[in-house]
Amino acid sequence: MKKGMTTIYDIAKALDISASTVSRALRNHPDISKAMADKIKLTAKKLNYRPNTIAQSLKERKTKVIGVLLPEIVSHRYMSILNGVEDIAFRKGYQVMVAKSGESYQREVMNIESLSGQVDGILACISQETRKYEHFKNVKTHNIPLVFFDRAADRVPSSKVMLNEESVVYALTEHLIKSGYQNIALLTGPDHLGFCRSQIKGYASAIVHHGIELNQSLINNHGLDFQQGRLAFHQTMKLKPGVDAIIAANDPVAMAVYLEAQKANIQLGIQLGLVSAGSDPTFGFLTPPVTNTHPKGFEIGGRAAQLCINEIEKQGGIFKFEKEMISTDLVIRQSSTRVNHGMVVSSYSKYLNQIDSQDPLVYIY
Amino acid sequence: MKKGMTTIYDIAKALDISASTVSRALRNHPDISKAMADKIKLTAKKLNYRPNTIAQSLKERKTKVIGVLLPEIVSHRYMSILNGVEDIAFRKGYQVMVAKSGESYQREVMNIESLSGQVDGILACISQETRKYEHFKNVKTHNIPLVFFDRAADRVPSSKVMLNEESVVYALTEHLIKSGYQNIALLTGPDHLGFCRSQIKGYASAIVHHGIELNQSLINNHGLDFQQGRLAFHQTMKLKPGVDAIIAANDPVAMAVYLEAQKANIQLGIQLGLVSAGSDPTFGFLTPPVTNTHPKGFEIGGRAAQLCINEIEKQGGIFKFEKEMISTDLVIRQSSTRVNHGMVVSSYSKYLNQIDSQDPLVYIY
DNA sequence: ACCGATGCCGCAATCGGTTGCGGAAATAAT
DNA sequence: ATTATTTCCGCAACCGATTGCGGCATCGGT
Repeated sequence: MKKGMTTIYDIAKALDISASTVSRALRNHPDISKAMADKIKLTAKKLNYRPNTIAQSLKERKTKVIGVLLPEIVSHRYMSILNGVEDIAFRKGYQVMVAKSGESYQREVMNIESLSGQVDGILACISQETRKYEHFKNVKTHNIPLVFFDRAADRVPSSKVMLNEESVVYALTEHLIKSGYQNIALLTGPDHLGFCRSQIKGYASAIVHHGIELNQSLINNHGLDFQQGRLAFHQTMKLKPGVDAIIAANDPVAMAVYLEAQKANIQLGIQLGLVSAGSDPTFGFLTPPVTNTHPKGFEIGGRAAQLCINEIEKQGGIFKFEKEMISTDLVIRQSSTRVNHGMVVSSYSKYLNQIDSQDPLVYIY
Repeated sequence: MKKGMTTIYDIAKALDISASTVSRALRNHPDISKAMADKIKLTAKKLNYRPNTIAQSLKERKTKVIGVLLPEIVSHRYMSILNGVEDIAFRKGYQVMVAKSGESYQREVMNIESLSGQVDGILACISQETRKYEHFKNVKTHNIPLVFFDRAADRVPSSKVMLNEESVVYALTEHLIKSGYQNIALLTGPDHLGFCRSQIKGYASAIVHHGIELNQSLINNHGLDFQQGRLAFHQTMKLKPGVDAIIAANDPVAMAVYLEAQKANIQLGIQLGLVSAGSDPTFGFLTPPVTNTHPKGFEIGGRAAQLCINEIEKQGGIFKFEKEMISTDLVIRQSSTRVNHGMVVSSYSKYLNQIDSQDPLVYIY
């Protein structure tokens, strides 16, 4: 992008031909004789020529870049997703531009606006704060493909790739019930986020299906991050002393509960069951190990990228939006079983052997 | 980037003026009267106009994008760095493009080449495999600012931001010695990576300074990832049965040692000391908690981005490359102290309280 | 030798926005 | 009323690459 870069005009001048011929030769256009093409390619190498991607983008009206908007970067879930996006993008010849909202509506709007000026498509996960969707509708207005992942704006028509949070929380709740827990609280996020509503739905139906009375006050939708998780935990424990198990909407909230429980000398598993709808594998290394789910971030990111690229490269006609639900399985650990923690070591190593034979790189994902 | 977007020409046509006037009005050029400027801005809003970033980039010869090449994405260290990069970039009005090499030389070359066509500057961390640096020299030849972080190509003249690995490993070694360990092995990466040589230097000087005989065979440079760490661990334990402590070059290697030790029923801390030159805070939640260092990824990324932007925006004249060494402190935990693990809980909660008062968001970083 | 076919290559417009320069109109100065 | 200033805006070139169209030359056919 700096001055002094050699252009096709420089090559043309050196060979005393026209720039059109150079352009065609470099793209192997059949109109150019092999002799001429070879000569051109040779001097292109000699002059260390690199095509100007920007000029191509302007002419072709596409950048071969997809943008990704993340709520946070340092988070196992979003790293995995980004990794999946990068994987598919690289294979399809796209670059990836990242931006983070930091769960801030304002930054989300700014990022979406600047991204939409320089990418062919956008993958987005909306922030907790977001309640207006004009910026996303604008993206659609400009005919830029938009795919939501993880958290979607229901009102914006577009493709979506998300975890089936309802079935995840249903399974978690059922698992807790079968493990003998009775007063199960759910710590999730605000109602305006669709996946939080799904979690509540899954929780409620599992409770009802197992003949337990649904107690709305056991549902706390204080928020989804670490700090909010701490508040939600204390709030719940104070208001509802009978609670014997907690379902956390994601790993940061679960981690908050884990740490606060440690500080309060509450024995997880025995005194208080804890499960997370998240999937950070390091939860298997806590004491006691904490139940969560198999990581699907890589798949989610990959599918979202694929859907986006499909939409970008669609031939004429209308593109049919797809809502893809990714399902996952529980990884049941000590924190949700009422066994003595003295068993930790043995079952722990059993777990290690198990993951070892399946996927020796489990620590990485 | 799609057809049908409104351009300054559309605005000009609607108002029956020239595109130049529109352009100037939107950039608040003093030549345009306020009345005209207001009228233009109004219709710009009305027509939902967005300036075409690509066209601007072509004209201005700059994209306002910086590229980041990472060896891996799913890694606490690299995501912290990326987070720091994003932070500075956002403040300075730059977008961030990410690419990963996956520790593959070939992918590194491909990514560097495509990045250099569409960014104003590049931040790079070279892969383990890389031994040739032509692709980086090419970047410099094209006058694109290049800043290395974490792992640098020493032979390429450019700014660098890295941890002072020598002092980190010196401190780790000294800490182990003072804790009573005698046969300390170092598990690091290949010699052609500068920071591995630094680690060896730090290790060796600490050993020598404390009057211990330096045993070259205790230095294993098998590699830096999880799998290679496992091999290195077993190799070392087999060849050197007397080893009573291990220094891992980074967190993946340390995690490999941790897990293999668990499987082998080796009590970390008591039977085998373990420290990591990495900084993943979740190491504090292992059993026993594993000693590593304070995270500096955010600072590293931020400084690298700042140096890169400085170089991009430098006025004429020569830019002076800076080699910035970031230092960090140890976070000493149970894995490197010969105390009974029964103490884990108390000191653990002490640790929690400590980090709690300092930085309640420690889990996030 | 003449006409048509084919092979090879250049002219010029285009993508959207920016900016030096010049010019017209309006205002001020003499 | 004439000239000097100022204010405000348009013409056209430019950034680098792509491509429809047309032209020249060579070759083959009759």
